[in-house]
Amino acid sequence: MAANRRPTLADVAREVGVSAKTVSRVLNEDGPASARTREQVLAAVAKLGFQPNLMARNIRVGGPDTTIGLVIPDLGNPFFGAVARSIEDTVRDRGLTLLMGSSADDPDRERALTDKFLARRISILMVVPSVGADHSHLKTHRAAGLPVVFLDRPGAGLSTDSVVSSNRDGAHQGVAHLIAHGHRRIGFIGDLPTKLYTRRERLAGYRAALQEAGLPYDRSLVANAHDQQGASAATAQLLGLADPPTALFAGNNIVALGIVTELARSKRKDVAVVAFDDVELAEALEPALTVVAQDAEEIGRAAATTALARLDGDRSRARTVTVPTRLIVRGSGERPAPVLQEA
Amino acid sequence: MAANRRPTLADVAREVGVSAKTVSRVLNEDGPASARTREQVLAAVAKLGFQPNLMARNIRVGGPDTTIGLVIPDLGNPFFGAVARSIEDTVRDRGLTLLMGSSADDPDRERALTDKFLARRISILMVVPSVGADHSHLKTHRAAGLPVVFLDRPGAGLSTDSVVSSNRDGAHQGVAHLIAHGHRRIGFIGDLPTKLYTRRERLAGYRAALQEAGLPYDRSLVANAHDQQGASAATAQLLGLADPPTALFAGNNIVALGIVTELARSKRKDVAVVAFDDVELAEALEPALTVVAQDAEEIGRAAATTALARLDGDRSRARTVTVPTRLIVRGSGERPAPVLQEA
DNA sequence: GTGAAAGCGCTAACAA
DNA sequence: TTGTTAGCGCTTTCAC
Repeated sequence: MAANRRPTLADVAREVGVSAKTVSRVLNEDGPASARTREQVLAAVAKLGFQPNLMARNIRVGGPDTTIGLVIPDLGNPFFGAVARSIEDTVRDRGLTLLMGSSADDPDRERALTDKFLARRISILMVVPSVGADHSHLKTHRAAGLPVVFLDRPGAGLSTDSVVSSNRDGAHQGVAHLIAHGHRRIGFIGDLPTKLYTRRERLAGYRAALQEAGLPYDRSLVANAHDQQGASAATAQLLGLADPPTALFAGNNIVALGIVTELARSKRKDVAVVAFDDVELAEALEPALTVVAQDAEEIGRAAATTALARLDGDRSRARTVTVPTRLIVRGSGERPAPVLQEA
Repeated sequence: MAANRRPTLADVAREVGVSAKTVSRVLNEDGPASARTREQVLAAVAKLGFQPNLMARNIRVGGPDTTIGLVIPDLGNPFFGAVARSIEDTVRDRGLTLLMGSSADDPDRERALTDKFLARRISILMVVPSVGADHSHLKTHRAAGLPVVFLDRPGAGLSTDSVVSSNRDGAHQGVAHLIAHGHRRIGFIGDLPTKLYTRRERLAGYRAALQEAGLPYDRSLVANAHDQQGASAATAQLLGLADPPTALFAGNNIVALGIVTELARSKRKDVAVVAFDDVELAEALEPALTVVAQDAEEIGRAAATTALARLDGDRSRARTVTVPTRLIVRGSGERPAPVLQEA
């Protein structure tokens, strides 16, 4: 009922009749301890339900807290969930746990989160940088030995390790796939804000593929959307053009959901689709959705591995790991383009 | 390069020529401080890049760390991601951040995580309990004032607040939907281990719906699966029976993915499906997938609200919040049952 | 094999 | 308005 004080090392020591240091020794398997003392201590610990205060320990030892601060745009996005899982799997046996928060791609929220994490003396900081966020304030911490890794996008104002997907090549490959199947008017629906690194890179890949095939770049075929509803609307808008696209390229998983949903709603089976980033049930759609899949697991692993190496003293230059994407052909890109109708 | 020591309060104080306490006052907007001192302190803080050590502060203040420890089965499962997001949204303005870890439904991993969290003196503990885990060791902490909330399933060995979905009623409703559309042989594919609370409840709902309709309970129509592949295999197995089901009920989102994928692969359009838990793209399938949707947002919010109330001194009896599920009819349950062929 | 004292970075409680 | 002292729970250092 009442908030009983939690037992401390001293309480355990008093219970046994030894000094605090002795208890500490037993628990940390530091220095020597007679078998008898050890037993008594362990018994008292169990009896009192003592659990050492990690914060107090860290304060004294001076080392960082055994946590990784991880800032992602949205805890509910399965892609970032998969990345987080992979990071956790990689660092588990080093005893690190995840301190997580979502920024909603807002630089202020990102900053608030990182500041909180830093105040908690995390061992590693991993951030999916928000558009417009500046990271020069992290320089001090880097200098103090804190490994910093940017995920999914490079950070601004700070040269540091980052792990990204092969956005440009992946988009290029996806669009080339559509072109190879006869499409000549291909729409691109990408994330807002337009300045977002991944969106930019993927759009660049799209343009490169068009150019390679000698196709014109038509700005009216490029639309923006930030969420699933927006993507559905953008889909309807593009298909309503006088000279509409026969195929659509989705800039990310959320956009893909919007496109596919809208096509299903309007019963448009004649529009080819390739999506960046895999989505659940992609293979159960009709036709199954062809995607440029990101390797979330490898992204997480690469980030964790890099950070751990830094923690172990790796002082080499900052590196950017580019994790390859993989074109998974399932059918939605393969339909022959219908004959173009005139405007 | 070298790991420079991070500046402390004392460093800032020395730089300005005041006492540590004065700096502390300025930063925490505790007691008074002259405008001039305040400015000088703030300037020094900026110059040195000082960030207060939260651990040291907490240790002195004696209060808990401003974190919520959250143990879920899998960081990559979108359902739990959505719950986590909702929790975060609810506690953000209280200044709490999320310490997360996945248990993989393993009691030992769950225990290791909670112990770590407790050692860090978290403010709130939220756990999706693993099958077979005992929670009596949490009694001490509860007595010491730590709010504990079980998510998705009730915990064992400890009566405490929990937030669950209306599993039984939801399943009942979903299966009744199938029955109303003429199905009389309905398969159930549920999670392993069989003892899992949610699986048990949902199976109970399934049986109740059958009984209500005067249909026999046929054990051979109940199959187990723990992952998507397993669910696909179970689907194939059930459909290969001499007297196969004409409809399938999926016990959770992962199972739903497996069922739908397998039906698409084998081009079986004649099998009706209702799934527990919504999945992405459900409405884009053909036919669109009818689901019993859980309200992840409300689950997270209810859990967070309950825990915050406890933190604020609510000492009333432990309560179980049951969050209603919602049947979303999209079409996959509505196909008329084909005439049963003989074995 | 064990203990006493000092101190990690910070703040509560009291001065001045 | 500011400083001093003590102490949070733990570990380091050094003594016994």
